[in-house]
Amino acid sequence: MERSGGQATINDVARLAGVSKKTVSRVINRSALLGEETRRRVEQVIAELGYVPNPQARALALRRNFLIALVHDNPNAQTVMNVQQGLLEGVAGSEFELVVRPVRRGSPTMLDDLRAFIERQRPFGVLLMPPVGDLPPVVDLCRALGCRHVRMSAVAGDPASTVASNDREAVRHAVSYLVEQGHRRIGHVAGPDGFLSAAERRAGFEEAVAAAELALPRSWIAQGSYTFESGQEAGERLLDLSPRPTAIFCANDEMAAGLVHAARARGLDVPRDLSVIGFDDTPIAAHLWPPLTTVRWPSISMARTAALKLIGGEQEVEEPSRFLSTLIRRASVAPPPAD
Amino acid sequence: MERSGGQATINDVARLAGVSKKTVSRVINRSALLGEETRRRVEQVIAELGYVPNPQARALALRRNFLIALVHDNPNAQTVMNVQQGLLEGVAGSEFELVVRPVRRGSPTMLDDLRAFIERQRPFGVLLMPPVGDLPPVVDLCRALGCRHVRMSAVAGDPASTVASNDREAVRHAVSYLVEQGHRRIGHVAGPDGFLSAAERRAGFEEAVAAAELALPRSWIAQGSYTFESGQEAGERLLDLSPRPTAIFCANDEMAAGLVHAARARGLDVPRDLSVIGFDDTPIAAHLWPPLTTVRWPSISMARTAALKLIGGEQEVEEPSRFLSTLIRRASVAPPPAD
DNA sequence: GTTCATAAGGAAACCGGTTACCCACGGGAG
DNA sequence: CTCCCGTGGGTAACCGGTTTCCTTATGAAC
Repeated sequence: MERSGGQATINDVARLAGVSKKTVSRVINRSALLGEETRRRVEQVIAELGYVPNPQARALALRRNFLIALVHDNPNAQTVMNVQQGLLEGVAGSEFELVVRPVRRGSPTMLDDLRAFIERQRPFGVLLMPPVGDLPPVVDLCRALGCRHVRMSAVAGDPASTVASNDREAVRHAVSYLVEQGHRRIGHVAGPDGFLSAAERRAGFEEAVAAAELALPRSWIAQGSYTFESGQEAGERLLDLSPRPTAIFCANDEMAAGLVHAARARGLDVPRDLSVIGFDDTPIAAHLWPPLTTVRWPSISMARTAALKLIGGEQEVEEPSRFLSTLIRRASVAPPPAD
Repeated sequence: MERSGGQATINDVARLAGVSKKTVSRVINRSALLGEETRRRVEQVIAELGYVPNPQARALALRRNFLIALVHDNPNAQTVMNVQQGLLEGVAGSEFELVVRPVRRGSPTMLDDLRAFIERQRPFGVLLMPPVGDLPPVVDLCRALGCRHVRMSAVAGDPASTVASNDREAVRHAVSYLVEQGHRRIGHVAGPDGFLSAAERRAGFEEAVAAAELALPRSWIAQGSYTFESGQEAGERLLDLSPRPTAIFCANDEMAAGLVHAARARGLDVPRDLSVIGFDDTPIAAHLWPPLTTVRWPSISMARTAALKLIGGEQEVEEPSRFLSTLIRRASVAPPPAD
C-alpha cells in the first residue's frame, strides 16, 4: 500500500507509528537500544507504507555516499563487463551502486575530467582498471583528492589499494607449455610500450625462454599495439623469417587473431605449421578457427575482491594469496612440424 | 586553493563573498536577477575555493536526482559497451551520471530486484535494453512506479519511450543481397522464441525470400538460442540437407560463427561452398575467418538518442526518422557454387 | 513630494534523513 | 529514603543545497 504521488518519508512512518523520527531511524539502522514492542510496530508501518529511505538524504546526513565508480579505458568490452559483474557481486546486498566512467587515455583533458568527476560526485570509492590504473598521475590524483581507490594490476602493489594478478607467472606457464610440446623456436608478439601488462607479459616470455635455454633472436619478438591489425602485421614480419618460429605467444587475443589470419594468408595451418597462444580469453578466442589456446585473467574474482576492499573499511579482506590466471587449452597448439 | 579536509560548501562561499546562500545559489543556477558586480565577486570566490556543489544536497532539495540507469540483460558485451558509450555521449556536459544495473532474465526475483532498485534509487530515468526491455512486465513496472523509461527495441513503439531500429527491414536488405549474388536456396538460423529481435529478423527473412519468389522448405529454418553452440548445432542440421542451402542468414553473429565452424568441420569452404551473413557486427565478426558479412545495429546513436529523450523533458528530441542498420560486406558472401 | 514598480538580495523554511543531547522511568545499592 | 545508573525514546540542530516570502533602495510617473 503506497501513497500515490511520492514516496513515504520517515516522517510519515513516525507519525503513523506514533513515534519520533529518531526512533524510526533507529529501527532502520538496527540500533540496539530499542524496545521489542516499538520495533515491531515501526516495522509494520514501514511495510504497510512500502517505505524506502531516500538515499540522497542519507548521503547528505552521513556526509558520504554509496557510489562505487568504475574508471576505465579498456577497449576490451568483455573484460569491462566482467569487471562490472565482479564489482556488482562484491557490493551485492549492500546499498552501493555502480557508476561507470570511461576515460580517454591520451586525451589532454583526461586528468581534468577525472578530477571534475571525483570532486563533483565524491564517490565512496573508485576502481581503476588497467591500463588507466597503471598511470601514476591518475593514482596520484585519487590520493590528492582523498578518494579511496583500488587498482587492478598485472603486478603486485600496496595490498590496501591493489588487487593483482601475476601476468608474468601466467605467461611463463603458458610458454612452458609450448616448450613441453616440443617447440624450440618460440616467438612473441608483444604489447605496446607504456602498458604494464605488456611489459610483464614480455618479461614472463623472456624468462620462460631463458629457463628452457632456448635461442631468442631479437627478430623473434615483434611489437604490436594490442589490435587485430597490429597482430596481423607482426605476423607478417615473424612468418617471413627463416627459420621461422614454430610457436608464437601473443600478448593478447586480438593480436593472436590477427596473427592467425596472417598465417592463413600465407597458407600456414594452425596448429600444424604454427602453434599460437593468446592472452585474455575474450569471446574471440573461443570462436576463432582453430579455437585459441589462451590465458584467462581472473577478472571477475579480482573485481569482486576489489569491491570488498573498497567498501570493506579497514578490516582485512580475505583474499586469495594470488589471483591465478589459468591456461585454457584449445586447439591452436600442437607439437612442432617435423621439418 | 582548496580547503584541506572537506569540500567548501555554499556557506563558505557566501561568507567569503559577503552575500547570502541564496545569492550564491542564484549564481550557480544562472538566475537573471543578479547584479553584474555581485555575480563576479561570487564567481571569483567560487573559483578560489574550488567550490563544487554537492549533488546529494542538490538532489534532496530538488526532489530529483541525476542518475540514469542502464538496465540490461544482454550477453553481448560489445553491444552493452556501445550502449554505455552512447548514453554517456547523450548526457555529456550535463550533470547526469550513469549507473548500470544488470538483471537476470529468468530469475524469479528479477521483477522484485528491479522494483527494489527503482524504489530505492529513484533514478531520473532508466534505459531498458533488449531483450529485457521487450518484456511487458518490466515496462509495466516502470510505469507503475512512475519512473521515466526508454526502451531500445527492434520495432517501433510509442515514440516518447522507444528508440527503435528496424531489424525487419535490415534483414530484408541483407537477404536481398544474397539474392543479388545469385543464391536461390537460402536458409536461416533463427533466434530463440520470446525474443522480439529474433521474431523480427525471422519475419524479415521470410519476407525477403517471399519477395524473391524463392522456395522455403520448413527444414531450411533452424532455430538456435543466440549462442555459438546453438549455431553449430543448427549448422549441422542445415548442412546435412540435400540439397542444402547455398547461403544462410543467421540471426546473430555468435550463431553465424558456430555455423562457420560447423561448415568447416564438414570440409565446406566459406564463402566458396556456403555464404553466411550474421547480425550485430560484434568483434567476432571482423575477426572470424573469413571475416563475416553482417548487419550493424546502430547501438551508439540509438543510446545517445535514448539519453536525450530521457533527460530532455517534454520537448521533442530531434531524431533520425529511423535508425538504419547497415550491411557490412566482408568476405563471407560470394556467388553460389556452380553445381 | 508622494506613489509605485522594479531590481537586488536577505531570512527562514524546507527537502529527508542522522546525531548530540536531554529527559523520564524503574530498579538496585548504600 | 536517596542516589545513581541503564534503558527507551524524544527534541532540536544539522548536512548543503533550493525556494518562498519579504525588505530595501532606486528611479520614473503623477
